[in-house]
Amino acid sequence: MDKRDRQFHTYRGYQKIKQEKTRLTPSMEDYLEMIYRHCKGEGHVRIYQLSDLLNVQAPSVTRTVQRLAELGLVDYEKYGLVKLTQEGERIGRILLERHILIESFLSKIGVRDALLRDTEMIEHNISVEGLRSIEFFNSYLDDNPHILKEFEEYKKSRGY
Amino acid sequence: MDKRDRQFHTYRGYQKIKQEKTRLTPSMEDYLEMIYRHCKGEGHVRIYQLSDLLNVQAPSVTRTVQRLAELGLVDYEKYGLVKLTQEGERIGRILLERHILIESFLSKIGVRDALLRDTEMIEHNISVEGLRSIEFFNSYLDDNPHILKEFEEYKKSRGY
DNA sequence: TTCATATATTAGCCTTAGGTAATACTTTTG
DNA sequence: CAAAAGTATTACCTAAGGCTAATATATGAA
Repeated sequence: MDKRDRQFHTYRGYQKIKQEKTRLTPSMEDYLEMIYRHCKGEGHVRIYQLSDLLNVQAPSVTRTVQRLAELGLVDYEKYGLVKLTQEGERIGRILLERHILIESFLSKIGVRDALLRDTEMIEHNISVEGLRSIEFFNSYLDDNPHILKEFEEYKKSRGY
Repeated sequence: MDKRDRQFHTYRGYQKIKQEKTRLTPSMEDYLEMIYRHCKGEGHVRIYQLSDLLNVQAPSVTRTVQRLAELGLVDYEKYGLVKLTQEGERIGRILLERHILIESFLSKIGVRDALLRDTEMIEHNISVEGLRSIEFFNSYLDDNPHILKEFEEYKKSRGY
């Protein structure tokens, strides 16, 4: 393996590189995506709701929301309502779209029980290129439905 | 979203759940996979080599190797050579196979520049079900090469 | 309006996994 | 065989992101 062009990094290493560029950790992406989901309907969300939706304790939410506020992605004042800024809304929408895209792809190739979990796991880490490939492949599959039909047959024939 | 059956967890949350079951963190998986890769040829590997291959500093390697030794996955004594135990070899092989499987899949659907990075990112987190789906889809694509050929046409026709 | 309940914050702990600087072994070499 | 070079360890720092317990604020009902 040529070190120069096949630079390996640990999982953690890639995360750090990514953070330097985006300023959003995977965890923050989770929070922001969930805030976006909820705010689309209600316009705002409370700490305890996020705590519930994300399955974390309230203090973790408070801290992360405060950080998102520092980054200008949400408006939040102590004991108040969490609302998205324009920028937060923009990014939140992208995050949700990414989630849906990956989920849809995994679903197409047959992931069922672990769908949410696997989507969640992949979405924060995939590159723009990877996402684009999946997107393309997705629409290819949509435009050629016989492929997935035949895939189903194929699976059955192998005793899945 | 019904809370009971669509339990959302943050990215971090899933990692924690996973760790409880497997006792191997993503980082440890990286180390073990790399140790396996290297030991397949040489039979052993040194701390400084891992440090180099994984792009982390030596002290991080020492610590993680010591943990892997505690878990019975490698044989290691201070200042010595890192070698795989039988169990470590077994798991290392699985990890490398998983890596290759995902890499192969991403490559098929067109990921190029980010191939190593995206593979690395996905492999530690995907479920057994997700992996199985990808595996199936992979062999389906292998058995039906016209699909990917047409996919290439499709991409071209869309100005990729 | 006061008190109970609901909601949120603060303080502080834990673990992982990176990092550096200083130190300790090991091996090679003159 | 002693010193230099190579390799590894220890001690300690940092940050993220979980957690709990204690405290603070807000709100609704008697």
